[in-house]
Amino acid sequence: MDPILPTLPKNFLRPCLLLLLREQQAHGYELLERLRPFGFEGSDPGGLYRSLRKLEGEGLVRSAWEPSSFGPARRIYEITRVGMEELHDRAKGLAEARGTLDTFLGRYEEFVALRRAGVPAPEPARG
Amino acid sequence: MDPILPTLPKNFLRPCLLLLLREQQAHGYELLERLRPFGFEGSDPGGLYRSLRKLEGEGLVRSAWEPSSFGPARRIYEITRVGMEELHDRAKGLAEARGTLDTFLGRYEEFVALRRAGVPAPEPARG
DNA sequence: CCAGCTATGTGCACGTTACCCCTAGCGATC
DNA sequence: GATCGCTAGGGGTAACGTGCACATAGCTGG
Repeated sequence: MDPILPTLPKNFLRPCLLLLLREQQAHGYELLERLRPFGFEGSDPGGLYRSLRKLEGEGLVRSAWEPSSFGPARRIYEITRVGMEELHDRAKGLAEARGTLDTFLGRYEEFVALRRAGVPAPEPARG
Repeated sequence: MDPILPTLPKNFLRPCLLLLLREQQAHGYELLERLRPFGFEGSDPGGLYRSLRKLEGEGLVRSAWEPSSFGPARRIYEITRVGMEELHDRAKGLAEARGTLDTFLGRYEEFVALRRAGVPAPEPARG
């Protein structure tokens, strides 16, 4: 999938899919839309489907064909109990990742504030 | 480098090195220690040095040998102006990433809260 | 001379990622 | 009934990042 502007955690697509499917079952193209708020710029359906099939192979998700009156049939995905447990685990890990990001950004902003307050940087090189 | 418990953004090591070098110039082993608060469990010096040399190749960092009275000589790294600009850019991107994580965790916790309040999940599959 | 420590690096296998392309079903139009 | 265009699902692949083990070099002390 497309890596937004910021650089997100590795494999962030997987927990996002699990969360979205926990909120509401869906088919691929719909997920492509619902992924937007999480930083995925709708492109690369290939990556999405590959990820879904892998999740299914691991038993975190299951799917069934749903006939459609408009256009081709769709494959509807829903989360399994195992998938929910995986989601809980990943959420814990992501909470830790947020903590680390907070540490980084805190120290970064602290330094920017020092510069603004007139404290000189420790001998930057002529780059 | 070692991927902590949480799964951090890709290439997170780079901005961390830039931040640490902006705070204070240092040599490799010292950075290995100072990286701990950012989730890198001191191992894999190889990854660290490789990253430092790449940063130097891109002009974000410069280095010089410093003789030592204890043990072998060390290579002291310092950040360049170009490196500082890179740091600012990466910090913006990481701030966005934190926002995305907040979105994810917010929706996740919201869902957990609903479950606790007795609202049933939308037909989870028998996994 | 050899062991052990600090400090700096290399090699390699593996998984992920990003990017580009392909198939199939259906509806509408000509 | 061809053909076009849309939706939906999927593959191939080269480059990259990561993790782990291993290699080198200098200094210190027994």
